[in-house]
Amino acid sequence: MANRDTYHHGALPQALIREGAGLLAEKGLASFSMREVARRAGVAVAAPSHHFGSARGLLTGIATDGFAQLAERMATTAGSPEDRASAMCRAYVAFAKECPGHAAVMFQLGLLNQEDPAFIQQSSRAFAQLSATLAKAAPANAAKLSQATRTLWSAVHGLVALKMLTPKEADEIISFAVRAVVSELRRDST
Amino acid sequence: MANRDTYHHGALPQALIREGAGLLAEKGLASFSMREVARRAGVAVAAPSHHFGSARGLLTGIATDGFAQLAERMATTAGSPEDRASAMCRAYVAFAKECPGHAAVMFQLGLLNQEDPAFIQQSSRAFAQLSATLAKAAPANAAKLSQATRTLWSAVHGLVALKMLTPKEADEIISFAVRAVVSELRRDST
DNA sequence: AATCTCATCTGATCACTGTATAGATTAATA
DNA sequence: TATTAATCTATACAGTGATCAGATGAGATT
Repeated sequence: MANRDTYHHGALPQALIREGAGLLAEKGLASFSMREVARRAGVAVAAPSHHFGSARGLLTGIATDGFAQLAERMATTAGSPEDRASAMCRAYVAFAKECPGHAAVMFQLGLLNQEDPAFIQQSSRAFAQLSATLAKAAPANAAKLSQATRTLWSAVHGLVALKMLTPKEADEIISFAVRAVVSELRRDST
Repeated sequence: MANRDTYHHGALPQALIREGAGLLAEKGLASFSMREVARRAGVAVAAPSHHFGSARGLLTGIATDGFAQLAERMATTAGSPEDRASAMCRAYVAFAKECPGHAAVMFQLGLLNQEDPAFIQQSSRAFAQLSATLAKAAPANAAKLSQATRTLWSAVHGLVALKMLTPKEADEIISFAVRAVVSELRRDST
């Protein structure tokens, strides 16, 4: 994005998110730097600060963008509720694999502005989708449903974060997790 | 630890791990710095490098120390296998709460030397303990057992990492997760 | 069409960081 | 006691995040 002939970039925030995610995917979180992102976007070192305030702000922007994409991918509508829950979890795993830059920061809550309204909104969407689907798979009271959703969501996140999914087994272990949670939810609610 | 009258510190590696974990607990991962750790330990800025090689090395040291402590806490022997599995998960949660500095880096695989032999050894211990306990709770073949362990381990990790545990509900949701996994494991193996 | 306004971007500066190197100090060993 | 090895210090360097005054130009107002 360094090929720019105008003084104003035109779409710098988006470009910074894109280049930032690329840098994260390439070099990892430890080597992330605002200056390198600015370099890749072809702007001055101070430019990113004007849009995102700080490094923390840019990371939050990348995470927010990631959650928006994740929610899109998780909007599955085909099959039974349980099948859809499985599909959502698989979509989560696929997203983490295909967008490692975004995934590298989306759940690093300690590095983000957790109070950022846009971040809160986007990060809630995917979780809410899964919760709604589980509710259809196994009717239960709000408390139990909340427990089940958190357990499954956490399990999927953990599987990805801890690299505990061999590609070969990925579908199988996700099915196991979904079955375990849905079955327990049904048993609890009867 | 700045009150030192000898040229040699005597136990600098341990002190660096302790001060490093303290810094992480206080200021968080984003504000972690080798120099600040050296300052708190009362040594020159370059001293930590001689023991841990780099910042990554020190973080790996802190993580390794954390896993050693975690394995100790998870060595529960009382009750039925399922109860013990629950106790192990609760121990995990308690550790994360009481030692936030250690917990902040233990699962940040991207920031650690994952090949470090000591790290591999210590980080395997707790997981192996849980696996062995699950095996007693619900006999199953190796593949299914592995899936179940990974699911539960991931779920507990996720619950902690994503701050999805309200203190009030912590025990309840952990019981839910353990029951779900153990029940599914039993069903699978029959 | 000319002017104004203000968001956007630059360039320079500051304190701070991780790491490398050479040398000082002390512990261990023979 | 003399020698070796381990430990720690002091200094230096390049790279970092953040701040600030000022340059630029796109769009609204007149």
